[in-house]
Amino acid sequence: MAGQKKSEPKARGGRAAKAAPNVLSHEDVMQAAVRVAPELRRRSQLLWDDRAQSTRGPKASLTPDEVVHVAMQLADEDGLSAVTMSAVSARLGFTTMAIYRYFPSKEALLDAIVDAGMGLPPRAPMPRGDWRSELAQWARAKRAMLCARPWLAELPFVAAPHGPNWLSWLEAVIDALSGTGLDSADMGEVLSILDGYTRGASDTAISLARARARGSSAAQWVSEVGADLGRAIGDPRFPHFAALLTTPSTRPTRTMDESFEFGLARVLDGIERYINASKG
Amino acid sequence: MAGQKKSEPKARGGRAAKAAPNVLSHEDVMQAAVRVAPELRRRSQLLWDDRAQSTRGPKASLTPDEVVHVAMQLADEDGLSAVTMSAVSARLGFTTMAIYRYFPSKEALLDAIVDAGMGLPPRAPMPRGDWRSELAQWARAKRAMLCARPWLAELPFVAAPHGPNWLSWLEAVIDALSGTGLDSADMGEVLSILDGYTRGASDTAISLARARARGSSAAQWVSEVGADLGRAIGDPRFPHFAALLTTPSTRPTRTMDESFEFGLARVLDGIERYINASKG
DNA sequence: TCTATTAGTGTACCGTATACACTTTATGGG
DNA sequence: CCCATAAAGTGTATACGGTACACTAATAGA
Repeated sequence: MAGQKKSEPKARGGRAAKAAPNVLSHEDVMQAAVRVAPELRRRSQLLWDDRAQSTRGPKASLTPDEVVHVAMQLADEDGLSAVTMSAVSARLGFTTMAIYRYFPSKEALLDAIVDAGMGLPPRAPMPRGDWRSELAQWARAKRAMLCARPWLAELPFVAAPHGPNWLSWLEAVIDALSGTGLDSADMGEVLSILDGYTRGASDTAISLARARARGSSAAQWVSEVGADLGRAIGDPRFPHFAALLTTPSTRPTRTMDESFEFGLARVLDGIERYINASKG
Repeated sequence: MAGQKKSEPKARGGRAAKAAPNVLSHEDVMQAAVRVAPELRRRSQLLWDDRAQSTRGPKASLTPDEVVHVAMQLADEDGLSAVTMSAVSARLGFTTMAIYRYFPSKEALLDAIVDAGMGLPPRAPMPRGDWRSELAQWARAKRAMLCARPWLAELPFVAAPHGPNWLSWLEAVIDALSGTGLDSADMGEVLSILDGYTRGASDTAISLARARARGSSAAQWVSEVGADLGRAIGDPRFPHFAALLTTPSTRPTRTMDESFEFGLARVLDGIERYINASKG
C-alpha cells in the first residue's frame, strides 16, 4: 500500500539504490592530514586558536566562551532548535547582531558548541587497565555523553569541523589500543568499529533523552515509539518482527543500558578475536 | 518550556556529563506496541493508510506520492535543505500552499520521504543462506542505501515515525536470524548491534557522499576532513593519534568499503560467538 | 589630540513555514 | 435537476530566523 508504489523514474520504492563505488580509503584522509598539517599551524581557526589581536577599539563585553556557554544552555534546555541567534543574544543581554562580533555565522557557533558539548573523555585510569576494559569504559562514557546532550546527535558528526575535544575522544581510543600491538591501520579500524557501534546503538537512548529534555515523560515516549512498531502486528509483511514483539522473552528483561552493554561485549569479543589472531 | 537545568559543566575543559540512569528496556517499548496495536488499525496515519475518502469537490491534481517523489528528488540533488515547501510546489507547478492539501506540515512530508527514501531491503536469497551471510548482505545493502541518499542520515532515526519500509528493514534482520535459535530478546539485541554498527560506521562514507552530492570533489572532501585531523600533529594533547596519522601502515590500504567490511566481520564474529555459546 | 579600529545597535531584507479567507469545482442528496 | 456541501488550489498575511549594512561610541596608539 503506502510506501512503495508503481515504478517511478528514480530508484524509489523498489530495492535499495546502489551507491557509487568507493575507492577512497581512510588512509587518503590521513595522508591529507599530514600534508596540510604544517600550513594549519599558521592559519587561524575559531575552534583552535584563541585569537587575541589588536587591542584597539572598545573592550569586548563578552568572550566567545560565554556565548558558547549560553548557546549550550539553550540546547540543553530545549533542544537544538532553541539555539537561535536572538535567543542566545537575549539571554546574554545584547542585541542579536552582537553575537556576530564573536562568531561569523550561526554555523560557526554550532561548530563550537558541538566541540564544547562533547567535553573531554574520562581520563585514562591509573594504573592503566587492559585494552578491553578501557575501550568499554570509553564507550560507556561516550554513550553517557550523547545521552546527556542528545542534541549533539542531531548534527552530522564527521562533516563538522573537528575541534580539540573531538580529537581527544579519538586520542583516548588509540591510547587504549597502544599496547595491543595492532598495526596503525587496524587501530583506525577498531576505532571506527567501536565509535560506530557506540553512536549507532545509543540511538534509542538518545531519542528517549531528547524526548525527556523536551518535557515528555518516558511513558509517553515509550507509547509513541511503540505505536509505530505496533503496526507490524497483524501485517502480513512483517511476520517475524510481529512475532518478536508478541513472543515473551524467556530471560530477564534488559534495561537499555544493559542492552548496550550486551552489544558492547559482543563487539569487543569480535575485536578481541582479531587481536589474538594477529598476535599468533 | 525550560526543562530541568543541571549545573553546567565548563564549556571547554569539563569532563563528560553524566546521563540519567536508564531503567527502561526495549521490552517496555514492545509491550507498548502490543498494547496499542488493536487501536492502531482503526486510527488513520499518513504513512500507513491510503486515505481515499469522500469524492466530493474538485479532483486532486496530485497524489501524495508525487509530492514525495519531487521532495526526494530535491533532497537527492541538493540535500535536505533544498526541500522547502515552495521548492517542492514550484517544481510541481503549484503554489506553496497546495502542498498542504497533501501533507499537514513539512514535518509530515519529511517523515514520508524518509520512509520512501529507505526503499525496501534486498529480498532474501533463494535458497536461503546462513544467518551470517544474510546479515552481511543486509548490512552492505543498508550502507549502500544510506550512501545513495546521504540526506537520510541527517534526520533523527529512532525519533521519526516508522513507516512500512523502515519496518521492512527490521523484518529482514529478524528473518535472517530466525534459524539461529536465539531467544526473541537476543534477536532484538543482535538487530540493535548490527544496525548500530552499520549506521555508525557508515558515517564517513555518508559524509563523503553528501559532499559529492553537493558538488564537491572527493579530493576536496579529503583535504577538508584531513585538515581537521591534521591539527593533531605536533599538538602534545594527541600524541597517539598523531602517531597514527604519521605512521605508515604495514599492510595494503583498505578502501572505505573494505574498512566497513573488516569491521562487519569483527562484529559478526562477536555475534557468532554468542550464538554458538547459547547453543551449547 | 587626532585617528584608525573595533564593540554593540538599529534597521532592513530575504527566505521559510503556515494560518486563513477566498474562489472554483465536483458531487450526492433533496 | 439543482444546489448545498466539501474539498482543491490560490492569494495574502504573519511570525520568525539569519544576516548585510550603516551608524554610534569607545578606546588606544600615532
